[in-house]
Amino acid sequence: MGRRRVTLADVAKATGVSTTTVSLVLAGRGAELRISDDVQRRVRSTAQELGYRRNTLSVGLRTGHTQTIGFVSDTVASSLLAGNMIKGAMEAAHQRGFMLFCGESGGDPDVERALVEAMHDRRVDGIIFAAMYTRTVAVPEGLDDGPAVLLNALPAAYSSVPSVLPDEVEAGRAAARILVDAGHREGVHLVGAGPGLDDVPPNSIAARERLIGMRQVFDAAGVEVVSAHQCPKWMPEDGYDTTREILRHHRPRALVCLNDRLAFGAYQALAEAALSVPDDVSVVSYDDHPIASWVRPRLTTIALPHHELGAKAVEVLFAASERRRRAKSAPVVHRVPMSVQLGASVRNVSAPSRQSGDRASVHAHKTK
Amino acid sequence: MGRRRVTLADVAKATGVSTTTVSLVLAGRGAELRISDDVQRRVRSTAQELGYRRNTLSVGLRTGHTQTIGFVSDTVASSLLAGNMIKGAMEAAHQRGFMLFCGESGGDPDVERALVEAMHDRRVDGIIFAAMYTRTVAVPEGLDDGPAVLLNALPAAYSSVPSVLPDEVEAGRAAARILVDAGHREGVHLVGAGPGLDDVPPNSIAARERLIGMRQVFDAAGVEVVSAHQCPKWMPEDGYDTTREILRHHRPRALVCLNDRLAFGAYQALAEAALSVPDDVSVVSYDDHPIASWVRPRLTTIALPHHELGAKAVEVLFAASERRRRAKSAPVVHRVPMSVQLGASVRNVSAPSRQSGDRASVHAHKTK
DNA sequence: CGGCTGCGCTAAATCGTGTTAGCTTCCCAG
DNA sequence: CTGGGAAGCTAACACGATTTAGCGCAGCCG
Repeated sequence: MGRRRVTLADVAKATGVSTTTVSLVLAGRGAELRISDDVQRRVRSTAQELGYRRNTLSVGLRTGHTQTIGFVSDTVASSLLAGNMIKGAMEAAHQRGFMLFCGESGGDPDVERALVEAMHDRRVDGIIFAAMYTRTVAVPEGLDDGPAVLLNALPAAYSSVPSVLPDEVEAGRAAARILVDAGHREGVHLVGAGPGLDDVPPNSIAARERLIGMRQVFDAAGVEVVSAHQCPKWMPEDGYDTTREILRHHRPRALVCLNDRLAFGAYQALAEAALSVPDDVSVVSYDDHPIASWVRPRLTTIALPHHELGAKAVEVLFAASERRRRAKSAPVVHRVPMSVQLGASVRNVSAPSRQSGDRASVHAHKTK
Repeated sequence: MGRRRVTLADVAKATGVSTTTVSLVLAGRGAELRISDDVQRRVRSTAQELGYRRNTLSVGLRTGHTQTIGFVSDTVASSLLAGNMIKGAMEAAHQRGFMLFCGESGGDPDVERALVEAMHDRRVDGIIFAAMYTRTVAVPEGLDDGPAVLLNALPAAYSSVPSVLPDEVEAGRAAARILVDAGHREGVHLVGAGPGLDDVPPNSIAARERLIGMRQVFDAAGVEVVSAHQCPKWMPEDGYDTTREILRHHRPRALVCLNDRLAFGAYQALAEAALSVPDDVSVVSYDDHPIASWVRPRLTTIALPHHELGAKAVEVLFAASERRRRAKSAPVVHRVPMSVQLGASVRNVSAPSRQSGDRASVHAHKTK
């Protein structure tokens, strides 16, 4: 029940020493300041016995360190990305005895500022400012009053705040390489962005960099992308509509969808058109959203390293706190590699032996 | 940059009054304690001018209130439920100037205890202990050292901690009513739980209560459920396998899937069997997972009120803090209603006019 | 002229911890 | 016998707010 908590003074009195001594012993500075082994033992044992726990508020007030990190995101709900990034951050933080303050701005700059202020009021040791899809963000005023990191985002204007991002260019290369390695040279279409590097959703870094990476590999392999289609929203419906549009004019051999939800929509349209994945059309996409493993056949997708991103952000934050004591250094961009998740949605068209996902069933269309 | 924050003393000195006065004025107790209007004005204006913000740590140390709530969940990553509950809680908390500490236990009782302790160390004003799927939980030791609420969970043993849960029984009735109202009397199958009330995933409250609700309505309408199938995991693959199993022996007219992911798997199996939703088979499910609106036709589903659950938990927590000052009252279970999300996956088989989802396309199977 | 009352404000204690400066006691060398 | 140093601990202040008790002053009354 609401029993009063045990304080340092309680432990001191019970042990028969001063609070100073208890404080020193429990901070591990006993030896350094010549507290006898006997007293140290007694202090520790009574502290344990009384169930003493230090009051973090008090420590924070005195030392300025609260063992706490603020995590401000734009939206947590709409995407699993958020959950996993937070989880990664929480685990990394928890490992060092830190806790996370979580706040969601909904993308509203006023709320962003308010959250950053509220966190500074609580004297967090640093703030992670996260975007739920990789994009440029306006750094809120006051963010750099303390150590800070942008997660999954780059600053829109110049800023001294470091960033942690997925390595999207390399991901682009990886996706293209999968198709090229599987022998695909013709009938490749892009769903979600392109053909130009600016034909991407607003502020989207992911789309642009993926396009860059893909172009590198496709150009080198002599692959010409037949058509590319920008979609503003990257939802299944957009993938569905776009794929139907493609099918109206072409007979595609491979689709690169800029995320898994688009790919899901593409699956639906292909099924309606009685085209089989991967026998008729190979599909590659990005993100490794849960849906990627739910569809049949499973998608081959380049995974967003949600968890690692969150953990890396915490790591960078700690490094920044260290560095802060010395000089202010230039902003840094940290890239976290994205890994290939192999599904059965790509068919090797060069190999003689048929190598599609073995029992993979397909969707087909029954006309009204 | 790291400029020293403005303190109460700074404001006091700049105004030419004592810190007491400033504190009283800013706490709104100026009138009550007879501070002249003139001084009040001056205090407020210099505070504003200097950009004074109170140090929450200090206030917390002095008053015992930190304007902070702890949110401990078992898993945040695997389900969107989590994100939305947290979001609901965050918004409700933010409205009253509170922030949320977030922690994830991964279901490990040791971690749970550690998190609860860490939050009490930071002197949170209350703790929300949340489960990501509705179930019974062991209340961690120390949770009731302060105000606390179980979210989406009931205590396994007796506990004085109140609970906030979705109204699953009513949801069960709603799902059954949808089919009954649409004229379905025969060929109804359950995917995910049943036939007995104990044929449910371990500790699952949702499954059991949904079964209860459905049984009430089906019994009253004289509907006999043809078959019911417990699935341990409620993932798409389980829905797929179960539906194939059903199709081996029956020709179903309606499926009730105990969540949307199961329903998604069912869609896949039905498509393979060249059965159309809803023309051949109606499908109803639970949760309103994003997938429900991505499939074609959209699922009719009973929505989990994630957001409201989170908000309600905060509300109950505040009420508990109030009540705590008086007597300890009996534990309470709060139920939050679940709403019907209409899709196009149910066909009215009684009405003369055909009333299926108009342009809804269907999945069919192309045999190898 | 002294005492009482009400007004407007402040001194000082307090919350729980960290930290600096210094106090006592003992030992030993000079 | 005395001075110096080390060992082992503690007193006291600081962190930034809240809160209780009460101070000085003016005015009024008897």
